[in-house]
Amino acid sequence: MVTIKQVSEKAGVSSATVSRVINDTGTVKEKTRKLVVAAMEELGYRHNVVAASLASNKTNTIGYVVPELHGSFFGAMMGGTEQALRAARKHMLIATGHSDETIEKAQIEALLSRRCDALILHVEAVSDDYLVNLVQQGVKLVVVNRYIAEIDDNCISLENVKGGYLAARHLLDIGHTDIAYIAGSLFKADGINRLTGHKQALESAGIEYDESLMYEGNFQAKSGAEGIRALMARGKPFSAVACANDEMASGAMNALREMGKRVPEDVSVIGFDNVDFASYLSPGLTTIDYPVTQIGTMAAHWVLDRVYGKGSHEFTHVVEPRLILRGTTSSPE
Amino acid sequence: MVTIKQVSEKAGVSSATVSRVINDTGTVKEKTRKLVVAAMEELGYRHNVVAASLASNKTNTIGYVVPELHGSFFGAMMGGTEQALRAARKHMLIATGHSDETIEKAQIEALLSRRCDALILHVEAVSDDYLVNLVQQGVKLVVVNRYIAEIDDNCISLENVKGGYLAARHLLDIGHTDIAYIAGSLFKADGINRLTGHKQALESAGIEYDESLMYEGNFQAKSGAEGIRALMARGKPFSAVACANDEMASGAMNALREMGKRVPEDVSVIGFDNVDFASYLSPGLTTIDYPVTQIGTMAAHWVLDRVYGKGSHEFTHVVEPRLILRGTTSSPE
DNA sequence: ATATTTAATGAAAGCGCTTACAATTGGTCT
DNA sequence: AGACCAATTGTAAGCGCTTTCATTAAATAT
Repeated sequence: MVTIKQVSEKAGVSSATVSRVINDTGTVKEKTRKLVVAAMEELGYRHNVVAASLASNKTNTIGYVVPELHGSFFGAMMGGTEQALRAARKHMLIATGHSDETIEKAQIEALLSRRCDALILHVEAVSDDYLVNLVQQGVKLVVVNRYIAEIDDNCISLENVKGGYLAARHLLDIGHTDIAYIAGSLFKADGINRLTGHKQALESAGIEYDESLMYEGNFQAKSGAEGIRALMARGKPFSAVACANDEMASGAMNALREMGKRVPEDVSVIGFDNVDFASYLSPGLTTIDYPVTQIGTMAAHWVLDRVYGKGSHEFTHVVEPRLILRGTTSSPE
Repeated sequence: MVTIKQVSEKAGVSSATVSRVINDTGTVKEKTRKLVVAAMEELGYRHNVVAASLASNKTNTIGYVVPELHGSFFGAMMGGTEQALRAARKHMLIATGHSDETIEKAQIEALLSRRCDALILHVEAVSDDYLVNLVQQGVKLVVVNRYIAEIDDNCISLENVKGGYLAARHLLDIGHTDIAYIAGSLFKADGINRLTGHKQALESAGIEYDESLMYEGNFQAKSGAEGIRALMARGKPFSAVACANDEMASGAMNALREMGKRVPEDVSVIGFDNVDFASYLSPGLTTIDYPVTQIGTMAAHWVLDRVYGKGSHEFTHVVEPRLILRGTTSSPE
């Protein structure tokens, strides 16, 4: 491996100068800069970032923890981050936490051992205290899709409550009054908050929330189908169903069809997230947009600003959900 | 930051010994090991992997280049890799190439600068020669979803031709003879190979391939819909359409419905890839499974075996497509 | 008990870079 | 010409670890 030393000798300068031209720091006369560049090319020099990181105590690397890699959600989020970071020549070290406390902690620890300059965390199992503590220790991190009051500046999240509200509001607006709800896992903040928004919309319309029209799913397509079957079995009629995510909405649509119901003529369906396949369904799924790519971008901006002090990027801590009208909702007949 | 030196002093041993207990190398008496561990905990020691990498000339990091992060394809692939690597305590540095030669090269170069022990590359724009050259320079890399004869041992790919064959074969088997084809971009190997398989199946069934029943799309849902419209406009009748991927199949299904055709009663549709939403469509999309997670896993195994020499993992260079029967195909009426 | 192995440790030389700080160079100003 | 400054460049001390080699302690053999 050719080193900076060899380059410096070939160029007839000191290694400090070579370092200066590589990093574009300090001052270097144009003439010697060319000399160095020529030497580097001739020798086929490749900068050793590991050594540079050790010496400068900076890795230009951001650690990223997400629950899983599969599915389209995290890819979209990381894509937003990557795009923004690439321009600043930062890289991403990615790890998965599998929603397991032990794994999440181990991954965070591993990322810290690798001296990531900052962390972006989508973690679900570690406690708020644990994260607060990290911040207090001086770890630079941004928590996405989660809000923790003590470190609110480090959080970027969606107003899930508002999203739940918007979905129900839409159904109410077009005339529905008997609205079922298929919730996500209620031990997760997202699950609770979306349901809360749903309830608020009902309340504001003067409609009493009916527990027997609610089914707790687990965010998977299958539980959406099960939800429909359970809801129907209860005998309580409904002309619309709001689901806590698109996967469940998709499952619900299929179950409804299997039971001979048309969507949206007999039952309107609305999802949540606006995942990429929502528009591929037929009819296209009406849903709430979760601007996940934007969240990824915001996370990158936070890091760029706070950790690297690179000017000021557009930034917001709270991202807004909005209604995406497609074909699965219509006024009741 | 507490260093190995401080730990060694507190434990009353040399730093070499501390390094030994951290890495579990060499021999160290159980008693002193405990002493060291205690000192590490007391001081809150965190291993500095950057320094370790510099000294050992090994980063335990695998560089990963994919075209994009969004969508469900690459996430699934990286997920397979991550799972296998995590067990071996390796990490992934991820970069996107955006199917652009300049970017792809820059990313590979950046990953090499960071001294990744190996690279996993899903690159589309750089030439075969470029990759062959890297291998000859001694760069440890595995190319996924692409086959290059000169470095076939470094490649993991799917038999796209066979997949195309299987899809058409299925349609033929259930009685179709007028089969349209919506191809992917034909400047991409995947696009060509899948179409080739399609033609082979027709030929083996004694049916002549008809250019007017073929439409070249671009792998996006929209082009599937456009394909259907174009095909119908040509006036040549067909009772089934094979698509080069699921997105286009989804677009095709929607277009067919808009034109009043039922799937599969009037027209059968088959996709390719078996992306996760294929099963969410209604009816579920019959397709060809592209075992993308498995490819990711194989890539990890290759690296673990060849680069880290960690025992022998299950491995294969060529991964098999297979038919997934769901609801969008049926015999012609 | 002594010689011979083997296990356990320590000393110290890097790994390839960054970055104060010092030294030099070349102008500019009187 | 001599002083003064800013622009360039070089010197050298680390960054925190790994690893070879030498040394010492413990175990086994004679």
